[in-house]
Amino acid sequence: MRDKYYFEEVEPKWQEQWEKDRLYRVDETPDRPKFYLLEMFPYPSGRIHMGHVRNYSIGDVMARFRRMNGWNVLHPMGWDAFGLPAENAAIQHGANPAGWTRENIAHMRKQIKRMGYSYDWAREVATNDPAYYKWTQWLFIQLFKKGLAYRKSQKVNWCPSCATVLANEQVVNGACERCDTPVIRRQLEQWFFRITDYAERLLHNLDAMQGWPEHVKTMQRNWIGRSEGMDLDFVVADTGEKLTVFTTRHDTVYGVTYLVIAAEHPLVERLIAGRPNEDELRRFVSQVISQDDIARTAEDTEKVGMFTGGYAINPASGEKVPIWIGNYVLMDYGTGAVMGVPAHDQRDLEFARKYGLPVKAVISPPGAELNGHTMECAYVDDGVQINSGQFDGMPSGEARPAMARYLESSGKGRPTVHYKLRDWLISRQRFWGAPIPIVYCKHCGQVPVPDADLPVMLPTGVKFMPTGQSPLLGCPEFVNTTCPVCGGPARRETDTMDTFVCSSWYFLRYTSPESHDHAWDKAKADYWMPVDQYIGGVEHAIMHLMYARFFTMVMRDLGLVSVDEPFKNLLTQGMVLLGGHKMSKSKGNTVDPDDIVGKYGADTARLFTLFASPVERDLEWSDEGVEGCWRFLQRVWRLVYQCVESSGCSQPAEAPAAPAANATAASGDDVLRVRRAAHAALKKVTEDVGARNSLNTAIAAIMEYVNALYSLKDAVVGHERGDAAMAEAIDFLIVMLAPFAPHITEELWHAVGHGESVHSQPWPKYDPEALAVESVEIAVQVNGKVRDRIMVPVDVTEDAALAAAMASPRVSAVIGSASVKKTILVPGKLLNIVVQTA
RNA sequence: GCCGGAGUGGCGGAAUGGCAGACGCAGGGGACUUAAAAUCCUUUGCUCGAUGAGGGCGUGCGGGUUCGAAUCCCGCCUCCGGCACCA
Repeated sequence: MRDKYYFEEVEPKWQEQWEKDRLYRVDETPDRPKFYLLEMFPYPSGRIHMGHVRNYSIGDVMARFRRMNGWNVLHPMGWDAFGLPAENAAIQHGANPAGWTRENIAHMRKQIKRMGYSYDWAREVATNDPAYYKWTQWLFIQLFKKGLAYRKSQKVNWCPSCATVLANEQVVNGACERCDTPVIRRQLEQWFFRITDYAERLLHNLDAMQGWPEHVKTMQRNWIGRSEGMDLDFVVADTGEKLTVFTTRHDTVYGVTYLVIAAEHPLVERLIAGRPNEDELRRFVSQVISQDDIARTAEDTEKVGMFTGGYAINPASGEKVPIWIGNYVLMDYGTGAVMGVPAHDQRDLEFARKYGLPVKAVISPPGAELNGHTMECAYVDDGVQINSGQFDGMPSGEARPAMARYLESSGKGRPTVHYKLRDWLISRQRFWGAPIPIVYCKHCGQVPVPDADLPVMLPTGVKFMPTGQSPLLGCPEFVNTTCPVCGGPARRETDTMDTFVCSSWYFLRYTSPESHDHAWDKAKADYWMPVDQYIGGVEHAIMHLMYARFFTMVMRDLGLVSVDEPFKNLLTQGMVLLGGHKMSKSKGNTVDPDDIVGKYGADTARLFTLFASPVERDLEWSDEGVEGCWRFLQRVWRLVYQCVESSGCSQPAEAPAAPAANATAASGDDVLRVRRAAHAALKKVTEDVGARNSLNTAIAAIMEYVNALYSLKDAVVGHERGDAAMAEAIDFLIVMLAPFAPHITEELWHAVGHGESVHSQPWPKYDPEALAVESVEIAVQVNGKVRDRIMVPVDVTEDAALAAAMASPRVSAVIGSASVKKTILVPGKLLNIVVQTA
């Protein structure tokens, strides 16, 4: 055995051996419970970063731990390979997106393999592979056939100079990041998925998802934003057109003094056409439309509005109220129109005061009277209806159902539920994505591409210009086609799909990546699904996870899978920071995993990212911390080395060179201590990894264990019982550390004389008897302040503990002549004596 | 702005109603060495006290509940993530 851990030799050696032995290949085996462990697959940006290392190291510990505990573990890896950066590289450096992506994947695969993760690489997928996106397109068509994919007009960020749509990220201070031209908001026909049809199910299922963090479920609930209320039909005076508003407070309908509609509302045009101030109104409308939605709805943004000149009739009171256009009303939510009830809504009150609109109180607080002219605060609570026609005098709690019945029976309103969740816009006016498999025919309309013609391949040899439209548009051999129905000339859709579509089903593809005639093999998907543990950044808590859930539900409704929810347990890991900021190339605060692995090896890099912080929290990078992990692994190596060399482990015993003179006498107790340390560490690590996802404390426990073995080894090694205990202790140590540091442990496992891979070993069970102790130290508090610590039997009674405590001079000195009112004993921890000073 | 999260020694963190600071880093002292590195041992929250014995304070800030609060409740502050075309 060598005296040090030479990772440069050991790590590649075992990586090759594991691959040769196909150690991490899996199949569907019915005799063992299955465990599907998945980390969010990476975008192939070119190099892995520490965030990846952290994500995959967490996943690998959990995968290896499960495997050792008898589970059949599926642990795959792949590439979320479509997206904007490849296209930017093409535009800026003339790169070919496919080639650029291929090279990035090749490099990153090499980097990931160097980390020694236990992936089944035979299942690797890449979303830009035609064999993959064929099925992305096929799934699109299934949604289209179900009526879940449709086209409608939507506002986009448009750069007039580049003549292209910009991602929000490409808009910097309202201007195009490339050419600095001010960005305008423009309507464009786009494809959508009807995720709102699934809003109720997406919301409802969350209640049963015990394996998800509560804060993620809360974010998803808020994002879905279910709101119960009523749609109320106002009628535009003069034209008689219906103007429907959504309200959660229909009990205040008699208090409406104005309506506000969104600048995008379809009635805007007819309302403002021909008004004397039409130009001014149009300027206002386009100015509001150009504001982004966050700014429009922000509470500290000034609410601005303009009177259209039109009026509407209140369905309850018959009163005529002015119709305004306001920046704070969004077309995307509710009906795009709201009723203004300034007496009972603070935002409405501020708007009314600003523009001199009347304030009419219709709910009276108990024992008080509201004055519409002077009130400064809207009254939003329940009360008694006033100025509300036939409902006057009713408590508002009773008035609500009565008014709902009245409005509904007279056909002027109906109860409805609205959601903040909007349909999913999947169109991208870009090249590097899965083409939307639709053909436009003059006669037949929107025609899905037949299955036999899939995939609709991305063309090759496309020119990317620094300006101009989607490259697919300028590609006649792609655009021009024939209609699959009538055979006439037709045009292909040139939009590609949002990459979130590709990543909404990759976990299904992993279950049978070789499947040629189906997106996945249903029997295999049924065996593996759901994903038992999903791990990724919390930044994906809403969008990716919501889309993947939606997709899984649709697939289930199509009979393609049997689960409704794809991810049983979710772990959201924190970011890797340097100097308090997220590592990023643009900030120049990155640490390259290659540098760390080159200097210390993969095991050290893995160990540090797991040890430095709890998995769910952010991790502050520290070169010194890495150094510490490196030292720890060397310390483990030396411990095993010394035991092996001094014949304390499994090798045949020889006479110890210099046995400690007094070792024999103490060795009995120390043997027990070794066993206790081994089993205590095993218990802690088993619970921390298996039940708490607390990897940092598991590693700390192993470190403590190593410290304990160092202080005990000289006393026990060289004695028959001691050597046996030490051999067991060393085996435990290697096995416990194996999921965290797979290379060094594999080498040590063989060095102490074992044959098979340590990663195929069963996880040992701890022996509760080895942990048993007779007495324990407890803290003695007087009125909650610790005054002393005493040894008591583990099963001490409260009276006996009190007596023992009173025998302590420190305790009795503090108590003095005060009388003991009561005592609280927390077994094994403390005794609190509550005293009353005379 | 809205939604979610976090705040504990010089630093990363531990303790989820019961001894605050496990474990690691950094620092101090020592051993080994011609020397250094490596390693091993030891010490280390702040403060008063004499460097002792002993005491006080201490988990972002202000209140509260409790025998007992880093942990639970109310109100703030600061930082981080998401906000629908980055992935």
